[in-house]
Amino acid sequence: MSRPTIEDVARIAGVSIATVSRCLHMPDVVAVKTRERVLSAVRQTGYNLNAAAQSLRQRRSNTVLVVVPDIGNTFFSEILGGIEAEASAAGLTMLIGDTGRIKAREDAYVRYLLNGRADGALLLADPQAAWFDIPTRNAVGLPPIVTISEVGPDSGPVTVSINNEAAAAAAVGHLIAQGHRRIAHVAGPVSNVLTEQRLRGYRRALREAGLTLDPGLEFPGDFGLASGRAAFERFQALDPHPSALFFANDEMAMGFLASAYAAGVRVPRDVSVVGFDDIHFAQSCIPALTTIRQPRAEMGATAMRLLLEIIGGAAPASVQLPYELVIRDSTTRA
Amino acid sequence: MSRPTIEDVARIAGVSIATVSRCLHMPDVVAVKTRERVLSAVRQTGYNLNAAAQSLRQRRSNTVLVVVPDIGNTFFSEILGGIEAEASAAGLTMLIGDTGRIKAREDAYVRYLLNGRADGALLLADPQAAWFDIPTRNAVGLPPIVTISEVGPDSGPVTVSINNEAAAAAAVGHLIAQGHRRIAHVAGPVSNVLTEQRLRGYRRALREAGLTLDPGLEFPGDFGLASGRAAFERFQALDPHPSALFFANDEMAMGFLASAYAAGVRVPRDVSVVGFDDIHFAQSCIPALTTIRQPRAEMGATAMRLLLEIIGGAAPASVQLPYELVIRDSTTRA
DNA sequence: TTGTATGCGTTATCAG
DNA sequence: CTGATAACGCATACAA
Repeated sequence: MSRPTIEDVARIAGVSIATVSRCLHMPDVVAVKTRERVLSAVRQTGYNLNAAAQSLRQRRSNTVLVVVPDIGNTFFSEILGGIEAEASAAGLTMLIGDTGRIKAREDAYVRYLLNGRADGALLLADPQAAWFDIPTRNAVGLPPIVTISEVGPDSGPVTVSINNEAAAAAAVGHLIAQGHRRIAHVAGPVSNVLTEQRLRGYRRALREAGLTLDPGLEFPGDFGLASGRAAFERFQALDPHPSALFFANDEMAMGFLASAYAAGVRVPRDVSVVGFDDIHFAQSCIPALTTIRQPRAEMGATAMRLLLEIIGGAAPASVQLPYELVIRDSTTRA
Repeated sequence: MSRPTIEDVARIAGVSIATVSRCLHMPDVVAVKTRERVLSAVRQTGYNLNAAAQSLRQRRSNTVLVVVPDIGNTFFSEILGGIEAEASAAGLTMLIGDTGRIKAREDAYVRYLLNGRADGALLLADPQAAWFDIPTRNAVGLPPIVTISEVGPDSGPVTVSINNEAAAAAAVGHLIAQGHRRIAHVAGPVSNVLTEQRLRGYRRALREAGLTLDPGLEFPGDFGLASGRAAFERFQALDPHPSALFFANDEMAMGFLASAYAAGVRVPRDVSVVGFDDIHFAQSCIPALTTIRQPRAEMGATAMRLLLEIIGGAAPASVQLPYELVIRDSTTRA
């Protein structure tokens, strides 16, 4: 025995397959008695629509593919929530693909989309060229793509993001306003577009305050806890210490906090710390972390709406949403 | 213009569609010159396989559906990593569905599976009845399911987990060994199977040590940061205070640590804390958290392997993997 | 080595 | 209101 098909149902109900299909999709168009017979046959057989056949026929999958670079990064979950809300409202199923920032895996999802298994894709990472490759996308009618959050010059025509440079400048501006003059920056991974944007904001804020840029105060990082810990070592090695650090994300700031605490360096008494992203745990850091909040749920929802518009034939413009400086306990006057 | 089909390629290459198909799937069976012509036509047209047509024909989707209850919970990411490794090795694409523990969303993924869009499913949460419903699954040949981590009596025939009760007992046993006699437990959400299992382990450890069970030391919780903070309030209200707390997960423990720190209660000087899960941030808590580590990547990999076995026609048994008590700085002698 | 022809399970068109 | 039937795009058994 294999899966029951629409034909099995039709036979048992004593109707044509067309009627069965109608019962499932336009129930009010079929006679009540017929409908009852059909639905009963459906239950009896345990019938389920074959999605492959349906998409083949309808030329769409009612699925949206969401590609994340690292599912372990809690930053993404709220974005996914925003996407889900809009997607399910539109009758689409949201499926998440995790690339782990590995090229082969990203390629697999590119293929997934190209094969028509999704009607469109939302990318939560700076996309590789493959997503927009001329050779693969020269055929028209390919599924549309919207890029969220990690938006750079190669992110395609439609994007949703915040102004990372301005946000970083605001974060550093806050430190400057608190009286800090010697402010370090812990950057993200070199290849990431956000790294560059946030670094630019850091530099701009210093420049605008008339402070000199010191390359020795720009620490490398990779968005991971460990690089926050490493930043603490560099911090300690500097003489005089910076009085504040601006981290390109919260996780690194948390690593720094842990190392600082262990070493008896108190935040914000001895040094002020600002993160970026306002991840879930930022509020429960010790001390609670001052950071930049991105409207993540709204970013996801907006991107999903844009995607639906494109699918519907429109050509919407990219969107930039407002960020917010969230001041907590990790910063104070120098 | 719409997507090119195999027929377009065939026409341009001057061969039949069968040959095109063979070029794509069994390249060595077709003449070199022919193959070159075909592949060139593929490039020229930007042709991509239509997955719907392919799965309709082959009666499988080469996709595995992974259902998580809450993508924001970092606990799951490592499991996903383990799954991905095995899945891609087997030529399957892993797709993640996030239910947010919302019934309607879970149902959507049940349907997804039933519709044949995935060849099998891995559930990272105690599954609702719908996954194993007799009416929907009485038809044979439906895609198999393996449940991971949150395993209870209704988790289906094949599961991968640790012995949560024993692990909880080990965690509490550690506290007892350190000399603690007044140990509180902060439980998970009431409906969760893990809550019950870990609570049982807590009670068993106390009983076996000859300590009396005090219902007043069993605090409610929901796995969230906030309930960890609430636990701190209860802790403070108790006289005498417990000298240690065992939390049903790390996130609640982190909430407690934050509140305790803010209130000037020092861990482990004033109170010892044990979590459960060893999430990413557990190592960077202040202080670093003693907890139970589950072999998450291996759990994922094992589950994926079991699923493949079932798909291959085997009937493997459930697996229980070893856990590990990770002792860090949040516990010390009473 | 290549081509022909059939069917996978639906939906939608068109008659009745 | 219902039924017959033609695609949808591909893989494969069978012929050549």
